[in-house]
Amino acid sequence: MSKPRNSASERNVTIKDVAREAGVSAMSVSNVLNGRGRISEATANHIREVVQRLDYRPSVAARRLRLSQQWTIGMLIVVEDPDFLSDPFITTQVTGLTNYLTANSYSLILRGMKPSDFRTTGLFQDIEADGMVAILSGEQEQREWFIRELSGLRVPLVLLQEERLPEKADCAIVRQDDFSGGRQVGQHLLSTGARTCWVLIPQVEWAAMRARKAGAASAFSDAGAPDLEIIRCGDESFDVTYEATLAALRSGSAPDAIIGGNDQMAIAAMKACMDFGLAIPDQVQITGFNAFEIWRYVDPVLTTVRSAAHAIGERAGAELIERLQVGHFRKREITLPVDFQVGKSTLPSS
Amino acid sequence: MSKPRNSASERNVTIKDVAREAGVSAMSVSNVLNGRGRISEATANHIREVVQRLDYRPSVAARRLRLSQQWTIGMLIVVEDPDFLSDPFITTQVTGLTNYLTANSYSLILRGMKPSDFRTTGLFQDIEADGMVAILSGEQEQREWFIRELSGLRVPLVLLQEERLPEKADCAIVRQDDFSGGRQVGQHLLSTGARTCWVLIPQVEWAAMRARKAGAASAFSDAGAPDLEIIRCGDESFDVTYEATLAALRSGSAPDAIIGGNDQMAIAAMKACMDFGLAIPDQVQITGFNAFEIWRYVDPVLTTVRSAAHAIGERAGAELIERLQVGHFRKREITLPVDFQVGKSTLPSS
DNA sequence: CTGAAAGCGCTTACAG
DNA sequence: CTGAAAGCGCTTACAG
Repeated sequence: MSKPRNSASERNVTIKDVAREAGVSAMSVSNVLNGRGRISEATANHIREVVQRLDYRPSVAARRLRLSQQWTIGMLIVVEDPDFLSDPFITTQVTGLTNYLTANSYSLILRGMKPSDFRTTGLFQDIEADGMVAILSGEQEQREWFIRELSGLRVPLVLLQEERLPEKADCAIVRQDDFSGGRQVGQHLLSTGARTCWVLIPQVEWAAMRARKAGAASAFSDAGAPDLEIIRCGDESFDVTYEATLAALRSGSAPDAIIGGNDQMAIAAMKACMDFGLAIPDQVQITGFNAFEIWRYVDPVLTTVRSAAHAIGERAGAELIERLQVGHFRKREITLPVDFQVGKSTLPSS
Repeated sequence: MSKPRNSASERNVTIKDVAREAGVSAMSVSNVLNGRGRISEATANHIREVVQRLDYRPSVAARRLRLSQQWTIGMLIVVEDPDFLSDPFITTQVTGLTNYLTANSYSLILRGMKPSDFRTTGLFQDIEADGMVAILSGEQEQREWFIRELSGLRVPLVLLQEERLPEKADCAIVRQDDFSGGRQVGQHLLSTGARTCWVLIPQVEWAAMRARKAGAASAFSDAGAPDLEIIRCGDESFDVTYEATLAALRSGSAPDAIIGGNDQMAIAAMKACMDFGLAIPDQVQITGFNAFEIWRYVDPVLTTVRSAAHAIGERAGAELIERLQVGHFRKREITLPVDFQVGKSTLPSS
């Protein structure tokens, strides 16, 4: 037999060592540790004492193999930026999920990839999680590839902020009501007297961005106001958005309002307007989306929509664990509410 | 025997199934999959074909148990905020680590805790990682408790941004040169003519904050300038820092410059100054620390220090994996350089 | 209340 | 070049 290439120099103490030392069988130790089976209080105490004395730590690997359960959820984040946790919307979802899982004795395995990594074969060969949660982005084709690969793992899958439920049966979506958020933004701007309005959207559309835009557009359309004008930004980074806004300002007349696809884009646009000599909110009103810390680092404080990111992560964890216990997803599409917040970057409602 | 309570309805296909189907033994399959042993090309191809056809996925749990290696690194983040990924300095370190691990076929298990969770027993009972990386915060006593608990896992440990190497032998530190960064900030401010200067530091000091302050102080002391005045902020949040700065401005005369413990604190201070009617940088100069995205959302753009957060995470992963291979840490303390960046929130050097 | 046996799915020597 | 055996460290029935 092989010598285990364990990192520790001494062999680890196993359940058998404890059993031998305590003068009982291994399963008595197991029973005591897991609170299963009937064990006399005296024996149990003795075993516990030996466990402490030997500083016995159960091997999760063995337990997992035996029970064919991993108590582990995998989280995949697919974004273009190699610094895949730079967006607070994403990190907040991750935190929500991790906190929920930890509280329920599950571990989280974290992994980041780029949309352009799609078609890289054998990316998810091994099964090491009982379920997966994924935040996808990129083109439809790429997202579908990732969903197919994830399905190949044959574990339940929860998609975050995804628009359409895929064919795959063992899958659920948790998202927030971006449409309603966008609609409230639109209604608010209309109430301040705004008529002409730009929407800043990154080139590669997220479903969320599309929903926000659609919500705002529906408000404008209902009010008989002019159509929203879409300003495409190469991506959602500060620099790119700033330049796109400036270019748009130079090539035409400034709108009454600019709706940023998220806070970051709104802030870039705000800076572009200011640098162009326009006063916020008197000449141009600006709104963001998400309401993370940065939204108030700017002056004037941004009118924005408080997102449900933490709740999305928590809920994904809850649904996944329930699915693992019950055998099927109770609900396959879950939409969480958002909360519109008025700041100083828009005029008061008249 | 027990029926495995596998989530999938059908039993998973194992290496034995592949072997049977291919008419070979299990170890031939294993050899082909792991590129070990001598196998005729014909047999190998046949086996690969069967693997594909049956869509065989190796069980990591079995592999881990057999090899007593997990190919997994645990990452523990101890911060007061339950949203433990809200600080970009932390997320960037996490991304750096994750990216490095993924590229080297390791998984990352992520977990967040509060410093006040210390003394909660049995927090790290199980061993599920080959090594640990930790970002600690809180009082010395609490940090020591966490280090002790982590040591109990008997796996190598890398501490990020920690000041002092603990007793524990199998442990290394990766940090950045905050002292030098602080010193450069101090020298720059002196070169602009600043004399009186505040430093904003949160109540619970991080080692990094202390080092930054010490660096700046050394520059001032070398130049024979007045001592830096410490402004204690309850924590490093925007609101608290804003209020602390405002209170300090109200109760005395404004300084020539304010050194923020990080960008966020600097921005809060900047806003407090502006709201107090002070012009930046003409009346008060302001500097931050870290140079993450937010640093340029503000107007004027912040003078700050570009931190090595991503490199810290990567390096932690590299040192840990090497430690796992070699059997000991090659270097127990690693300090990465930082990069001073002049913005518009300070005056030009004279 | 307690224990001997079997087996989760792999891989490492060791024989052929 | 290929295979039968042993064992990683647990836990679940099943007997006593």
